[in-house]
Amino acid sequence: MRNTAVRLDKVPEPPGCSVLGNAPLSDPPAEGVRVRRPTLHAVAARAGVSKSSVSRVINGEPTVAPEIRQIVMAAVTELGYVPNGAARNLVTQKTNTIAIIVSDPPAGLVSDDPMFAMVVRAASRELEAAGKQVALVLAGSDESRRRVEQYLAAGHVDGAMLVSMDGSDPLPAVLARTGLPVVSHGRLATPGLMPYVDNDNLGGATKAVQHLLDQGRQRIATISGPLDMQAAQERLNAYRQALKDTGRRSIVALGDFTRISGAEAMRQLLDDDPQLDAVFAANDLMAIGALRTLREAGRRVPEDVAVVGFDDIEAALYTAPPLTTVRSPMGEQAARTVRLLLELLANGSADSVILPTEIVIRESA
Amino acid sequence: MRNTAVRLDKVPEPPGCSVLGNAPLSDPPAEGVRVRRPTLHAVAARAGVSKSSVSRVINGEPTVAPEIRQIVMAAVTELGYVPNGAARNLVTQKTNTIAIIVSDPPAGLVSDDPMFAMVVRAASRELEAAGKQVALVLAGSDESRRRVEQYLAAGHVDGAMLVSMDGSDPLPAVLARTGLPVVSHGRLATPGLMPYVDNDNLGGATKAVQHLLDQGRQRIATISGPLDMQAAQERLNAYRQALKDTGRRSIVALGDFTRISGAEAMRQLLDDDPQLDAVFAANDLMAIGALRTLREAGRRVPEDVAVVGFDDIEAALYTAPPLTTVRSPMGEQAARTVRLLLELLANGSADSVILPTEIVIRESA
DNA sequence: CTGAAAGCGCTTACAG
DNA sequence: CTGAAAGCGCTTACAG
Repeated sequence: MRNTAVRLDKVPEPPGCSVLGNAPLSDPPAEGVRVRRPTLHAVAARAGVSKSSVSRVINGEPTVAPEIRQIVMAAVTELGYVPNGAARNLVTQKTNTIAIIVSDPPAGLVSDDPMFAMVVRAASRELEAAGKQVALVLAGSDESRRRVEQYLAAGHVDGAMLVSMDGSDPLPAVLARTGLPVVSHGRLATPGLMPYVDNDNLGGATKAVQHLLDQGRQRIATISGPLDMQAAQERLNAYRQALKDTGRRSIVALGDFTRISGAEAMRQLLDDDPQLDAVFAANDLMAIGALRTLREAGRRVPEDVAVVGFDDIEAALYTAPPLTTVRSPMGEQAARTVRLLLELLANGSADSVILPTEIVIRESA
Repeated sequence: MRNTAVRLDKVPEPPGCSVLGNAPLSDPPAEGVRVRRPTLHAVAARAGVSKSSVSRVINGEPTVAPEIRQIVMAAVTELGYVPNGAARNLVTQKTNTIAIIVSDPPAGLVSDDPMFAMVVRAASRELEAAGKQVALVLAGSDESRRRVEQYLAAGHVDGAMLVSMDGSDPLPAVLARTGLPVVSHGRLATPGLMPYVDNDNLGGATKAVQHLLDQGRQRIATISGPLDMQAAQERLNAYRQALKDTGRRSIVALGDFTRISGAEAMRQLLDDDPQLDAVFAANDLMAIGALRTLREAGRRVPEDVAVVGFDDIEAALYTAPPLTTVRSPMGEQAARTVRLLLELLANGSADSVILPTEIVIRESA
């Protein structure tokens, strides 16, 4: 039985917890008092030079006499000066920050997809390496889309990278019309709105089905992703085309890229065609769900039914049996993908990039 | 064989891709020309009132005559005016944004941990619901820690939520001395630096071991997480204490919370004590790794060896057999956890919160 | 209830 | 190479 009544214990903390054994840069703030940080003006006064000179030193301009630079640096260190970001942004008209905008459906369907984490993490790393800050924006509802537009229009960021999971999403058009540089992680349903980087989904799915065909599998089914997602569409199309080329008929069940949907779709597939001997799941998460259903139904994998996934997430190595799948370069090489995207953003380029996929053969097929 | 030579196809995009069928709010920007957005001044001129009045309307102040409000709103809509964020931040001395700071080791050990995604996602949602923006900051290296400190000192955010995975991390102390309000997702090694919310790791791990004991298991091993992480420490301590209470000896292997480390630790455990009949893995990811090793070694679960995990991530439902585990409220109720954290942040409270855990019994033990 | 003025903390031509 | 001045786009006392 699951215990739903939840205790919540308050653990009082000893009062007056100040920094323990860490020498602060400047005077430690008095309890509860929000200290006003030193300004450029204060540094200039301390150093006995003009604000202009301090500014130049701070920004590393070469046209500063060494002696001035030195005295300014001393004052900066002494006062613990850090330039105010808002003031800088205001005058320079740039923010040095890029938004990562994730189209996050309220239903949270893709919530456990490791792809999300990989992309966000890789983007953060690359952006940080490039000296940029990242604003993370989740945009699910109409309301939040409006907020995103306002946010961009307010000049909070210099550009944005869209991670859209839903092809029918109006977000791309909203972003495109802000006039800011925008790129997309994954191809969009509406072409031409912005450049993108994407997997070669068509090629990858074709390889998956071909592998099954090469094994002599006769009745090859597929579990598709949600059809409002571009990647799902392409993978399904490739499956259909490959079967058609060999005169076979398609056996399709619909999932939504989650494990549970894969399990359910597999159940339906088994009902529809008890004779099927292979399944191509449009992502690994659904393949994992399908494996569970097959296990429960007493079908052996790969003897009775072969299973191929797509993405090659880490979990694919730990299924029983280990999963044969298509390696997605956007997952496997998330850093590289993001770097490409940031290049597109910087260049203002309109050229998109498609990354080649490869099949990874393990034991499930 | 893995194909390492990677093609990369350039897909040229048709030139001149403008917004398709979406009526922009204002005039569409000319190709390549970065339009200067209208300012408060422009709105005031258009409406024939003072800037003060426009500002009041924009900020929803009640002391504005209805007619003025109306005419201002008309001008705002007509010009597509959105207040400049930097200017606002500068004058109000607040940013309306909260930083989520993730202590992200360069090694990327925890890279695939679904906990990361859950926390970040939940935090983003709650923050957005509260009308706040979120700055995502990854802090792994010394260098990046310095950058974080600068970033906070620059006044870019009003507060920060730390998601630290590493107890020996100097980051918390760095954050604490900025003087900004900070809270921690998870207890820190150094107490008193900031309030936190955490799982009842001790209680949870005790329940896990007790369950194994209740089953009459005799030789109960554990796979610990990295000991510089607070949660790993606590779970290991609970295991030790529970065994000690029954006069049993501890059998410990060290992992780092990843699947692969769980698989390796299990191998070592099997070497060390081939007779063991139960394993408590300090998280589900390592339990998944352990299951693979046990399968490869021909041990049946749970007949030969019982396995219990910790966290109850979604994948725990899909292992073979399904994993008995301890439900972590920080994962299961990520939204609530984050809400608590944000309350702490807002209140400036120094009270921490510990959330109770419960065991979820499935088939692996 | 409204407006003129000061000022938030910077950067950047412009003289010198 | 340096400094005085203007100005980025807002908000906020302060008079009226």
